[in-house]
Amino acid sequence: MSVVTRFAPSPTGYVHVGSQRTALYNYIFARQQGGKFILRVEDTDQNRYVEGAVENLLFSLEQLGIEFDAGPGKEDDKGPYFQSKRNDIYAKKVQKLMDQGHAYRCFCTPERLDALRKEQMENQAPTGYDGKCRTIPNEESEERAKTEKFVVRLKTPDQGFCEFKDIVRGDVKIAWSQVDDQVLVKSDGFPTYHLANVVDDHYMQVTHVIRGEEWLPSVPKHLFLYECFAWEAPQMVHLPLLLNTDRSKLSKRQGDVAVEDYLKKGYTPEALNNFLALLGWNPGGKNEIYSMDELIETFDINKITKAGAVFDVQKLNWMNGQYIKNMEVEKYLKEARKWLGDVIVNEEKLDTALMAVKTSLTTFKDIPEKLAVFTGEPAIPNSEANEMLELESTKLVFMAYVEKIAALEDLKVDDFKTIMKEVQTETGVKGKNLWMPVRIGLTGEMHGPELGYIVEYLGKEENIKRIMSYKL
RNA sequence: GUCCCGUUCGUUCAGCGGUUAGGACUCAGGAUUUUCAUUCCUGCAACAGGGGUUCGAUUCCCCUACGGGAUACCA
Repeated sequence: MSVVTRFAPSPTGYVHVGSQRTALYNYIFARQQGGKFILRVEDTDQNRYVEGAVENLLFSLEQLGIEFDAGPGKEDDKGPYFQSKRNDIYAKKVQKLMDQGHAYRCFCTPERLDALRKEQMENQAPTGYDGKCRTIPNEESEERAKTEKFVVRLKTPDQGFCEFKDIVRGDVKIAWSQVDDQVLVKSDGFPTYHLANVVDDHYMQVTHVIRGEEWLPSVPKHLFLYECFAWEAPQMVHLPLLLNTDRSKLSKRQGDVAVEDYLKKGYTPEALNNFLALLGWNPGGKNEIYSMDELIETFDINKITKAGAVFDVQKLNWMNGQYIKNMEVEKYLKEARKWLGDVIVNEEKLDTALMAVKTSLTTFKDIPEKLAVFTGEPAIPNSEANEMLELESTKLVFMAYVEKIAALEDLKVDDFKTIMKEVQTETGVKGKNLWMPVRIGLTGEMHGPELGYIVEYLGKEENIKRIMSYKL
């Protein structure tokens, strides 16, 4: 049977980086196995409807290069891919469960449920529904359903254990006594996650359920549903959670968690994917930079880690810098231009300036700051810089430099190198005493991008002007 | 409270009964470079604790501690 995986987020308005990793693993595994990857929107909670959430979801996935084979906008005979549009399917299945005696209507009020839970806690007993409505006769149930609000619950086994195999966790064993009579249909008529998920996964022929560890305790309910329907259950793959620095579940409170936040901060989708993919799995070896294709090639679903992983932005920073440094020039220039902000630069020489800062970027957002040296007036030299300027040799260097530049038609990075060699020969000044005064003379600073770029960017006239201003 | 899951350098990932416990990030030092950055080299740094099993445990089992998750008519 060919592999089918799915990413099934609820549309909350943004894509959590933890979700991104889940999506990524699903995607990578499907591609690797030559299978299918589908996107399903789990929008069964009407209270959580967020305007534009689906568009945002689709957009984020597109930017990340995580392509689905079927899903919203890519419908096929297994759709629709919105759970809110599949209610008739769920209704039929629920009816079947009720007919079989595996599900029942529950008329208990939220107040009673709260009180029950409180009492259970006090008695140090497991919490969960006590099964009060389990025994209501059919006719009575039918009758009350006409006037009263109700939910439909799953009648889970009371005794024994649910044992199953998870590709990440290995053998897992949970006592049925711990498993609640889960609500399957809410009083508004919509299914809960548990029902919709199982039904959809079956009809969409999902073979591997790859999702976050928070779902592990719910697996027995799901497996029981598969059993009731006489369906074959998919493989379970529960991923370790992504953690904050303090090791709690990665949350909004402690920093950015949305994919769009990171993209807005100038991280590349490639770096983000790469970084996240390696949180929970690693092919071993020295290299840690993997393209999507390489991830697909080397990924091993059997080697996913069990422990939660801290989302450490330092490593992301390093990785993102690597991606920018190694980015193809055309692509880099195109992307970098989007990040200029209100920095005013010489449009004609912009590429030169951008190339000059390429190796020094952590994220694209650093661009304006790094570009500062190319824009506006030179900085005022500090005392150390002034000392350099006052050296005897500096005068010689400046004179020779201006002379060479003046004789030139155009000024390119390579010309500059040649010129400096000539200046060195003529003046006998070399090393730091040769280069640093020129740097300071042109920028006022002792640090900055490679001089050649700056020289080319400034152009002949500006070079002369700036150097002359120091020539006494 | 109850149940489930987890625990190797600060972080991340290797290791799958015998290793000087390895790589990457961070940090420190050094080399290269006109400077910063890049690049390269070197270094610091870990098997949570206690019992077993075994000739031998980081690796297998149990207990404890700690951490996390689930306990919703949210997913």
